[in-house]
Amino acid sequence: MEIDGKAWALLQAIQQDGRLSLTELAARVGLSVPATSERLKRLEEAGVIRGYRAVVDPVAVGYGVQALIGMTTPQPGKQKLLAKLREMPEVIECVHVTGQDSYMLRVVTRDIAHLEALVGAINHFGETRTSIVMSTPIPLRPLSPPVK
Amino acid sequence: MEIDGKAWALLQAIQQDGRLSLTELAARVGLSVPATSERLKRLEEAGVIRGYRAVVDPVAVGYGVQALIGMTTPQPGKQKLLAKLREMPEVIECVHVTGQDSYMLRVVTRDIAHLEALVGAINHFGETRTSIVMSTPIPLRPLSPPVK
DNA sequence: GGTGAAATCTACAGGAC
DNA sequence: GTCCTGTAGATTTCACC
Repeated sequence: MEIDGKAWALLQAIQQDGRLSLTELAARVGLSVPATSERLKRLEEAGVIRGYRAVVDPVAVGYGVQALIGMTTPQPGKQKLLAKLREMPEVIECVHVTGQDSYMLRVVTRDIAHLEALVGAINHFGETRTSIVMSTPIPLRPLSPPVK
Repeated sequence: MEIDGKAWALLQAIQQDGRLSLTELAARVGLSVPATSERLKRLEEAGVIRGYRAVVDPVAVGYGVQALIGMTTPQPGKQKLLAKLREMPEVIECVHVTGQDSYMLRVVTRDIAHLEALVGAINHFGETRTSIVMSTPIPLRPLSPPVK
């Protein structure tokens, strides 16, 4: 799919505020409401927009500790590990990466004791390296048009 | 703020689909539309909901390579580094963590050459350890109620 | 891609529990 | 304080050009 200037204007606006009305979006993009609606639907159907989500503050809902956990896992245990991780709601993301770690996990826990228990529940699958998140100088940002 | 069962139902629904109408949300939560609207506004004003965003597929918009970069930086250079990172749209997240790395960055680049250039632009601020994301077995999930 | 009317949704009253 | 019913106003969704 070709993403022109209007499409990028739409994407930037909707990434910043996912609940903007079509009327607002149309005004920002410089198109009529139906044209904006059409473009948005196309972007969704093409998979450019994967979905919409509310961003919830973990601390406000009782998750006082956030951590990144790098794991080195032998090949045979990987499927079992992933199955286990999928069952754990505290594991909010898992990516498979090159380098020393096989996986990098992002987890949320109520407190340090909870984090310790969580690490204890997965560290027989391989080595774990746990880093506690102290602050987030740059919180997840919208994607911008590549300079090309 | 106390988050009861209804609030969690609301949060789960709105995390999964941030564009659900109040009418839909009300049906799922089991409240009237105005009650749902009230609760949603409270959650936003209390900072429990930090915002709403469309999730865009990086590959679909020309960012073929995603990577995690751990950085070890001497204290005096940290502010300069952060200022630099904030100017780089490819750096879509930066967290300050405990452990060997000072910061963990998430970056998106068009290709490997672009990634190489990006690392070259920041590695005089300290050591970098770059891991390329190969796949995402668990993409960022909604937060669930802590089991308590 | 634009225009206009019908269907739907949101916001805001007022009142019950 | 939290919720529900009514309604007026705004928004979305179609038709069609």
